[in-house]
Amino acid sequence: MGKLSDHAQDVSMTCTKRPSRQFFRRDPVTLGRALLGQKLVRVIRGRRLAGTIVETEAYLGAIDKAAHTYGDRRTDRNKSMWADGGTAYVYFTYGMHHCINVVAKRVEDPEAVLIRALEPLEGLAIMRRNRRAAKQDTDLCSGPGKLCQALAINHQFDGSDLINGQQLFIELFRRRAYPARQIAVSPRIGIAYAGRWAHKPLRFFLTQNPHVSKGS
DNA sequence: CCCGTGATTTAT
DNA sequence: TAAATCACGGGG
Repeated sequence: MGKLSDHAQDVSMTCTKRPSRQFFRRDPVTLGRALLGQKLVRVIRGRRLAGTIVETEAYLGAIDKAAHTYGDRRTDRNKSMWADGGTAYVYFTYGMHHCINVVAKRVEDPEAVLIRALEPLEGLAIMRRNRRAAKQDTDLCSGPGKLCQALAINHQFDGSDLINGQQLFIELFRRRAYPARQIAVSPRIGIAYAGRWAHKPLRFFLTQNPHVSKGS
């Protein structure tokens, strides 16, 4: 009998169901907390690559200076942010990295949650092959660009549905959200340009989880 | 600390 | 059309 996962002290707490649309149609702060402990799953040639979400950030739409949707700027890159809750917004940045967001709220409400880190659970051998630079398993998915490289997530998934997707989707792994006392909160990473928005407590992560990014 | 790398955005 | 920027990661 192996050691029990940090995310599931008890198997009766776990499940493998697709979330409902309503799960995603919440504000990005609530969704950012609710996504912690849930699974992001990528299927490649019948093999599952998956990890539990351990770090997220909320982006608050047109008013949020750190968001790509600040000032309601709607462009070809960010248009999936206006889709329904549960849609993926995948973008390419710094000439080499992809990042994935989970759209929150409803159609025409451009709010989202950035997935910043996973604890790898399934398909680690393939993740290690996808992430040659990783020296240890805590380097596989401990950052938004790293996890997209590990799971081979790219622009083809921009605008895709994370509820009914076949190659990329979210599975409810925890039946209940983590209690607030197990979630640490901090300012978001990499948005120093955003004035007062740079200081807001919109980053959420599992306390003491070694797979969280080293950003802070 | 610095730099790669290229799409996107902003300035001229 | 040109320049600057970037929700990052890797290597000193």
